[in-house]
Amino acid sequence: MKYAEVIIDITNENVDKIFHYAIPDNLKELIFIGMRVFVPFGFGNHLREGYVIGFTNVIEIDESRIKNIYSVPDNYIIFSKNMIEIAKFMAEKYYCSLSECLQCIMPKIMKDKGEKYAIINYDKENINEIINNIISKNTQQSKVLKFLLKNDNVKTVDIQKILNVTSSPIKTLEKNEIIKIITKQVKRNVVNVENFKKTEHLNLNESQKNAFNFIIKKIEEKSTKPIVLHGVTGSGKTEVYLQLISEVLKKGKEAIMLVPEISLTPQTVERFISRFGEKVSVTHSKLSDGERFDQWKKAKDGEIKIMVGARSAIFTPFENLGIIIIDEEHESTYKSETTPKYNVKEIAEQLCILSNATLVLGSATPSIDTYYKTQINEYDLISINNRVNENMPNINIVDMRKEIESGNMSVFSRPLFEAIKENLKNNMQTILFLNRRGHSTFVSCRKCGYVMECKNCNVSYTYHSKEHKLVCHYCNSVENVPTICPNCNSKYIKYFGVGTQKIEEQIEKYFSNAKVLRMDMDTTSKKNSHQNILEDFKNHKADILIGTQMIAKGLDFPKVSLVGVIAADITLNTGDYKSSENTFQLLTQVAGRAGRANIKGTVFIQTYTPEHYSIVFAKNNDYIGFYNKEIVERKIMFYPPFSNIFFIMISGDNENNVLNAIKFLHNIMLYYNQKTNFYISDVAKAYVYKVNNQYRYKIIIRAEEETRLKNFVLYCINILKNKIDTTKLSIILNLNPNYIS
DNA sequence: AGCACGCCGACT
DNA sequence: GTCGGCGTGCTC
Repeated sequence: MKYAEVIIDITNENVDKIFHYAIPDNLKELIFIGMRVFVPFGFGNHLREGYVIGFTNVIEIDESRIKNIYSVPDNYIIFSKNMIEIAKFMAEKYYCSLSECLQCIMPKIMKDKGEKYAIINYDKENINEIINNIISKNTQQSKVLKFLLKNDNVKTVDIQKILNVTSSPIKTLEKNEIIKIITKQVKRNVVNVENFKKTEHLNLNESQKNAFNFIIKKIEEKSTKPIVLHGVTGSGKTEVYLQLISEVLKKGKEAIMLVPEISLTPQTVERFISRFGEKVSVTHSKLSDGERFDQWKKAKDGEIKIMVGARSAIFTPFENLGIIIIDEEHESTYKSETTPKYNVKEIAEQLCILSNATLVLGSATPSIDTYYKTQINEYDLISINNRVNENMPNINIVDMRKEIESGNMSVFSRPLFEAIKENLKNNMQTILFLNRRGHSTFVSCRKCGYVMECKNCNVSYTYHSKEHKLVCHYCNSVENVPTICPNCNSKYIKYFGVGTQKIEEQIEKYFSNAKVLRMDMDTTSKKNSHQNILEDFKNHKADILIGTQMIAKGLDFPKVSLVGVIAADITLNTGDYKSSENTFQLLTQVAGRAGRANIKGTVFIQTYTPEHYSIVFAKNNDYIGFYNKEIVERKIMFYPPFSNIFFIMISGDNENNVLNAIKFLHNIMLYYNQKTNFYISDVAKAYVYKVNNQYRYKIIIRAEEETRLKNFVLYCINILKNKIDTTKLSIILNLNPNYIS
């Protein structure tokens, strides 16, 4: 073959295509599909990085325009043929460039090009002279210089965004040596991997054995269907995974084990390392890029056989993959919310087809979409219905309306309060769950009703008592708590709504002898703090653990006999079509933290809507009942799995421009929809319609057929881009997003 | 992304 | 007219 097909490492839709390069004789033996190359590109023939995704003899352009590949930097292949296929699959399915997908697949350290910063090349006294004399007064360049005088340490891309200029004035300033452009490498941190002692297989009980045999049989039959392992909380799914992987290894194949990032606790990691020792590698967010690369290379060189990790571990370069297991498959973190906005379950399914591997999706509460596929025979299903300790927790619903009627205004209902007291007396541990951090959800004036709101975002400030500050949970801006109302000058400032800090305060007030730990985004920002809190709780250094989402899943504390859900309604009232599903999953998962060893677990769910089916089915531990009810709702409302949802959001700093653009797009869509009959929503404000001074509007489209829907949307957006200037707007497209509110 | 080209306003 | 800033379009 005469020419290499090269994807250039530039993220821009204009260069999102194959470029052909001739292969000089001295590189012929060194170059393979999937390798990196350096190639001359553009007028200046500057060397750019590129990726060889194929070879060909046929080109459509004149041969005189073809340039030679300059060099081959690595002596190994980065993208296997399967991974190139996966990249193409992603680019097509999630409508992004092939280079973005390839960069997503390869180890981060290889794509880290650093970030560019602009600094002024003169001392500050002279710079005003330059602005006044050398550069005429109101040019873009003077705008940039004046900005740089006030702000240093700003990325060039951010300067462009903030000042609304192109790269042109910055380039000219650099050319004339008035400013310097420097590149800063993103810093890396290093964490040590601990040593663990070796463990052997545990004996599987009947139900576990049954599930294990079912899956092994499917593997031996070379079944191509994904298998759903539906096992109640505490049913011992992890041990089944471990033994499945062990079987796959015996056949000389490799395994990928995906878990939610939050589950990558020492608890889980320990189980894998102690069972498989050197053969396993674990990636988590605390590893440095260099360490990740080492793990990647070990997998490539066959030194490890198992990769345990979050979403991105799917891209581990195994040559002979046998099984992919996705634990807690209902978790929203398996869908990426940054470009490429991929759903790792879809990629895993594709990768299994390409490599003849088996996909296992495990959960106590499978997502409605996944379970539906077992019902229409697209997936196989095997269930484990009993706990290892044969002991499901006893779940009670507490009607908070009745508590208020009888004069109890506290955040704790009387039954939960009594249970906490009793549990403390018995020296057992308690988990209190509230899906909201901070102290109070809003701060308001009692006289005029004014609510303290973030100046950059359309949300009320959350009061944080530890710091005694108002914090915006969207842009993280912080402000002092006013002592008088900014609107009417009254001094009756009150705090409303309950967060985890308030619960902590109340516990300290009523149970002063109890030792309390709080785990939420505010207490886990420091390195290892997450791990330390869980470790301390496990070692019974505290009696009560208060926390958000992050304490709901996968944790295994034998001495926890009581779980309290402070407000089940929070996830129920999000206005999203998945809110019932999310509530059911969360309640089931959090309840599953109680009574995992040989003690009876008790759960109290506090709610203002005790009759809601997601709460009632969670109480009865009835997944099938919930599924049967929810699937009917989805069908009636034409939501997934019966439709695909396309989420379109346009944002920008000028609200009028945003509105004009999205209304224009909406009209284009309505016009062309006369033929297609998709469900197109009205233009609406996003749930939080102003974030960081960016105004955000959305359109939601639903249709049965994904490809037709996608083509329709891309077609309409193309028309929009041809009709009006969208360069200052950001258009975000998301297929089947986690949230549509 | 980064270079050349060509448009357009400011000033000899 | 000419110079230079700045947006636009193309790159195997």
